[in-house]
Amino acid sequence: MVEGLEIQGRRRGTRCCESEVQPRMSQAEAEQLSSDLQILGHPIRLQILDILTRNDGQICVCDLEAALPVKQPTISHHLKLLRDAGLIDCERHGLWAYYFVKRGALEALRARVMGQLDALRS
Amino acid sequence: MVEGLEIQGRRRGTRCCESEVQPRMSQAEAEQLSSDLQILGHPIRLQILDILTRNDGQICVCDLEAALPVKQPTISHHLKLLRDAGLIDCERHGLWAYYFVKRGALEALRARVMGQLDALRS
DNA sequence: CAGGTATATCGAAGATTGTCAATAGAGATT
DNA sequence: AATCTCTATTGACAATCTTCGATATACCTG
Repeated sequence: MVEGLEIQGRRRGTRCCESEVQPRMSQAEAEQLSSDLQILGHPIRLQILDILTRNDGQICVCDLEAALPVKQPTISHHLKLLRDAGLIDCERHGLWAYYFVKRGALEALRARVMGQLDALRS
Repeated sequence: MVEGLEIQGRRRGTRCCESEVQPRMSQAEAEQLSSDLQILGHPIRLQILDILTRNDGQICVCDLEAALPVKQPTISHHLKLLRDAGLIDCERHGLWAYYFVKRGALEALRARVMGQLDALRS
């Protein structure tokens, strides 16, 4: 499947791999991208983002609790992670906390992810 | 910041959240997407993919070991994860294992991720 | 103020992930 | 065959993540 493999027999006696390969993606870039991917990389967080996106500003924690298969402290935990990541925020009215997506931040994350994944192609 | 919040005062005495909110993204979809995101969500794996993408079929494990800040068993571990995910494969020639990206699979994953993230917008 | 409800936080337990030293296995060289 | 090199695997350990019961906090209602 891999054609053009001329390098099969390397010089004997030499250590292999003198080719000085370097990643084009720096460690810092890789860590940023990986952190972007990780905040999205959980089904509950994805579903929270999904629900919030489609119910702008009208979702409270108990709505999420009713819609998702985990208990309230777990919901609050994931909400906190998303809030710390800057992707969502909330407004309290009385007893309720109404959560909403910060569209700009989510859009920016999307753009970063897509850009980097695109750069991974060529 | 959130305008149009007419729902502030819910009927007293009622349990909150009768709204029957449902995620549009099913649990299965969320798990698939999250698994796609997780396989990419590690800096070493991202850098491996980066290096492999840009050095088609000519990269052996010791090249990676020289380029990345982790030891050989860790490289092999991440290579196995990527291989199990179907994103890469290798061909052995003598002592060396030459790794390469399975472009179609990586492209498919990219497409899935982008499609789902796009669906998360509206 | 007393009692009730919604949400956040704490703390513990379990699961998963990441790392590496040691070792095994496979193929090359002498 | 003995030995060397490259890669994979094993096993152990540490770190991180996920979950939830218990509890704290804040606010509303009567």
